[in-house]
Amino acid sequence: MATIKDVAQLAGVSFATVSYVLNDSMPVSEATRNKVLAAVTKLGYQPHRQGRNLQRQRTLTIGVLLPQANLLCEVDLATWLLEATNAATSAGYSLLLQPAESQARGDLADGWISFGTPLDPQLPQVWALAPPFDQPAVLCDAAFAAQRAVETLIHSGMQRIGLITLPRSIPGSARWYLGYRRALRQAGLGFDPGLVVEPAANRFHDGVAAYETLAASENDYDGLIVCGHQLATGVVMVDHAKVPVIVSHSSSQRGISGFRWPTELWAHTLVRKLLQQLDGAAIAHRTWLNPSLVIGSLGFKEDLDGFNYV
Amino acid sequence: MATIKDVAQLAGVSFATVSYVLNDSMPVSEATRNKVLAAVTKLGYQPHRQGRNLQRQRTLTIGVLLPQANLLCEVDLATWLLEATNAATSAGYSLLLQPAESQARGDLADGWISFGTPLDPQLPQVWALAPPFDQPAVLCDAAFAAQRAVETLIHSGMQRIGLITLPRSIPGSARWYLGYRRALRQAGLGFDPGLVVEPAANRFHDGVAAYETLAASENDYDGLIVCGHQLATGVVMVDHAKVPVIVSHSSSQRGISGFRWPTELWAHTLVRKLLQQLDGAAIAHRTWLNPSLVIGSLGFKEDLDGFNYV
DNA sequence: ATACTTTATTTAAACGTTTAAATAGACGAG
DNA sequence: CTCGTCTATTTAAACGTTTAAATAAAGTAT
Repeated sequence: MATIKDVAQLAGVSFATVSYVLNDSMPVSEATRNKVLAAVTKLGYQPHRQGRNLQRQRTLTIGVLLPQANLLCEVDLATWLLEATNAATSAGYSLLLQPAESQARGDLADGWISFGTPLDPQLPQVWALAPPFDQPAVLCDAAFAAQRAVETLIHSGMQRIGLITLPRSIPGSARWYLGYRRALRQAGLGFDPGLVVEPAANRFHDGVAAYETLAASENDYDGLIVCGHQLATGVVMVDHAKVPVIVSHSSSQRGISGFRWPTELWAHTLVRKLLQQLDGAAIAHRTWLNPSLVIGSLGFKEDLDGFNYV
Repeated sequence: MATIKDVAQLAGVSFATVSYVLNDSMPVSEATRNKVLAAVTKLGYQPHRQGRNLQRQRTLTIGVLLPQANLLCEVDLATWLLEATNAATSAGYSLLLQPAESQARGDLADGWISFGTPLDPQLPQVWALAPPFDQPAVLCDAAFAAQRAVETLIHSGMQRIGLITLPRSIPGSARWYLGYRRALRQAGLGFDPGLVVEPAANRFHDGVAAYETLAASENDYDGLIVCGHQLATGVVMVDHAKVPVIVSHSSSQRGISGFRWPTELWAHTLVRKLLQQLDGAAIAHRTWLNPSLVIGSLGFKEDLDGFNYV
């Protein structure tokens, strides 16, 4: 691999000059700049990160704290990581994966990001190395989605709204419940615990079972919210859209209303915010990204205007 | 952050001695060794990776080539990455994510891994930086699963076996088809294209549609193989187990036979193999990991012995 | 006791880069 | 023609390690 000295030798200048050209940290004459750049391209030179870091204190690396339990229940972690990698790469950075519980040196990376929605009280304990709260937090909250879903149903004339939640074993699941209750409270509607069902797990047939539990109870409902890909698939299968249904993911079933989660934007925003912070910019501590509700064609009255059909 | 010089000063020795103690690369007297170790623990010293690397040519980092299209169709990429991270961390390494298409310096990491099953002819083009073929490949092949599924059904007396494949847009999907045909050929059974259905996508209702296409055709079948989580869920829902069914993932539905994919073992094995190779060991170029077939309670005759019930 | 071997420790160079300080060169002003 | 100023370039130190070579200390054989 070509070093900066090779470039300097080929260009016939000292290697400090090469450094100045590449970082333009000092004025360099047009002639030598061209000589250097020619040598750089000829040798295919790329600076050696470890060497650079020794002096500059920049690893050009962003650390990702990876908890053993996946804290992302609404979006796909793999997609999130891929997009974060893309965002970092286009800024010249790389992503470094580290278990959240490990005791790695903090200066292994220039900054650390993490994901999930660190709003549930029991979540912080997951982070051992560095609490994500010190970092720029970009949040995408299911409570917002739940609230929006309830408000939409109310706006459409519903009064008794059922909720099939995520099982509480899933981190962050409580956000749905919180948003649901908050929306009811703000709308002045009472809370009926009989309208809320918590399935055993987030699987297809748990959704079916939860739905049947709700249907079999004496509690009448005129609208329904279902959390979780698998659960929603099961519910939608047996429900036949007798009442308006809003599910957590818009792709779950054609025609059903659901949310689109901004996975890519989330990852990109978080990486960008961190890089801005590293450059010394004072940034907002918390940025909220909202999932958008995609109104489907099934289960809603025709006159449902004022919403974002997609 | 404490450096090796701080440790040396506190222990009252030269910093070379500290290095010798920590790497035990030279004999050191018991007395000084203790002094040094005491200083190390007192200061909480951890060696600075970038500094070490400059000399040693070891970044203690394993690069992961991340293609834009997820090549893993059978296992969850997020789990795979988490387990690879765990394996690397326990060996003192970190994982560095890099887009497969990027032109990063090869010496950014000590070695590179990638995943997927690079056996489909159209796959290699995805890898720009370094073809995974130079690295220790740990493969977990869907063709094996398909073959095993067909063999199991044949062994159980079936003759005309249906296949609902993954849509060809999914990388690696062809492996199922290949295994299916190979098994038929080896068993001396003819291939009937009417028994194979390719859905439009890997979604719940595509599974239902594919099943109905197969059922509506004049082609009789006495066993069925279904690929893909979502597809299988849909198929199993409408099928009611009239014939023995084997799906790609054992967790899809209770009682249905399916495969358990060794995600964790896969990631750990790949990382371990790479580390062994870095240590100079000559290792097998390709290691095969096989998914295990979990025979369910539905759809098989009672006398199905000789198989691994789980 | 002297010379030689062995063992423990230190000195110093090296890795690839950045950057402060020194130097050389060109230009104007006196 | 000399001095000072400005600009372009080089020299050298520094970053945190490893490791080859040098040195010191101790032990063994003569």
